[in-house]
Amino acid sequence: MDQVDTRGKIVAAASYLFQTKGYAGTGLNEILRESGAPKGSLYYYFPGGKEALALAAIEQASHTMQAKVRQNLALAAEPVAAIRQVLADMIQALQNDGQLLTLSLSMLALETCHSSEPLRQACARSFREMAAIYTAKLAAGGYPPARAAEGGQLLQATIEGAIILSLTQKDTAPLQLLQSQLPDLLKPRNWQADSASGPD
Amino acid sequence: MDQVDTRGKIVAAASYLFQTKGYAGTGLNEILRESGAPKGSLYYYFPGGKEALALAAIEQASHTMQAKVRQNLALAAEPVAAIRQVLADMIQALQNDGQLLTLSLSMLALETCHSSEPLRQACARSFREMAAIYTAKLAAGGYPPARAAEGGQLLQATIEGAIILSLTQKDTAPLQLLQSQLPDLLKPRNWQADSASGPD
DNA sequence: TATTATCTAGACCGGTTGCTATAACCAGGA
DNA sequence: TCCTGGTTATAGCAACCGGTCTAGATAATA
Repeated sequence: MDQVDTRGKIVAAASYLFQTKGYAGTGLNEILRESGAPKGSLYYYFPGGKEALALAAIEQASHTMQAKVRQNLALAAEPVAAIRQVLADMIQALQNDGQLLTLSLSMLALETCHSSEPLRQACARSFREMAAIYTAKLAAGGYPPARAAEGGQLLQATIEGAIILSLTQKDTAPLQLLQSQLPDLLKPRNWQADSASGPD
Repeated sequence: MDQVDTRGKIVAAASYLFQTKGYAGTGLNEILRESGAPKGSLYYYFPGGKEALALAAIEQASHTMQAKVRQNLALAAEPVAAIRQVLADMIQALQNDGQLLTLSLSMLALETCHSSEPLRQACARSFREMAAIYTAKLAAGGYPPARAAEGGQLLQATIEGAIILSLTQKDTAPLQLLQSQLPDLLKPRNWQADSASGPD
């Protein structure tokens, strides 16, 4: 096998499988079959074993996801319109069999948050970086810094939740609902009393 | 072992372990150790095996979570205040080692949405029922029916996402941010143009 | 007491898991 | 050509996986 590619192929296969089948649900032999790499190479490149491989996979998945989100955000200058592009891409991914899971690290994060500190931290970092991309887009759209930061994080949470619901329900409705609710979600804070407002 | 309890003990152990360690990450032998039940009983009560047990576990987890959310929602009549109680309970759970995962089925849902149709459907049903509880609370607080339905679903998504981020980051900040953003999230729709608003 | 249904208990099975160990292969450089 | 380091290849390991099977225990009933 081409040496330039072996490590990369292993990481690519791991990235895909960990995202779509989970950490515990993916065996190393399956990664090897998917990548075509020999078992010796896996431990040669990742002496730390499965966990070390997962760290590399999280890194790669993060970069891929972040590049995709940046690309979609660049399709419009106005934040709401741009984030709608991101969501439209996710809706498309749900309709392409099984691809939506490649846009999230939630499963891996949930599986490992109590069982592997290095993996928990890697996922946390990935989430922070993604939230920062949303934050930057809001800031570039004129949101005040503090509001942009809050919006970025709230977006992160809501998008991850909508992905889970869409996958579970096998329905784009949660992502579509989020698209329609974006203006409220991102509306700047301009209320004074926040507990007794209820509906107007 | 007391026959009245055996099945229940197996389901309780399964419910806890599936929620905290995931479906693939939990072995049947571990459930047996946790419950004290003999292996023969597991297959006696669940001839369908692991998947059948998981269906019962999802049912039980759902009921437990729904009861808890209803209890918390009942602490205040006004929806925002009530939902803040729910979130406060979650924040408390995060601070009690490992308990927050018992308030979510997201991990199990993600793991099984492509690999088991019965389990996907059971999780989907659980999510729908939970969203309906939120919806009912909003409606009882005076939200128009359509708005209450949207709010319930958006809440569902955002809460699940905030749970994941809080667990991954080992920090209550995402749940706390959601608490503070609730009025905006649930604000009724009163805008006309939704794409060029940006910040005021 | 015998029968029957329910439930318990645990040995066993083939397969998979992550990892170890070791030898062989291969390309590049002296 | 020989040497060396990087890489490949594969056998083997203990443990675990979900599930099967069978006998025994128990309680209720005729």
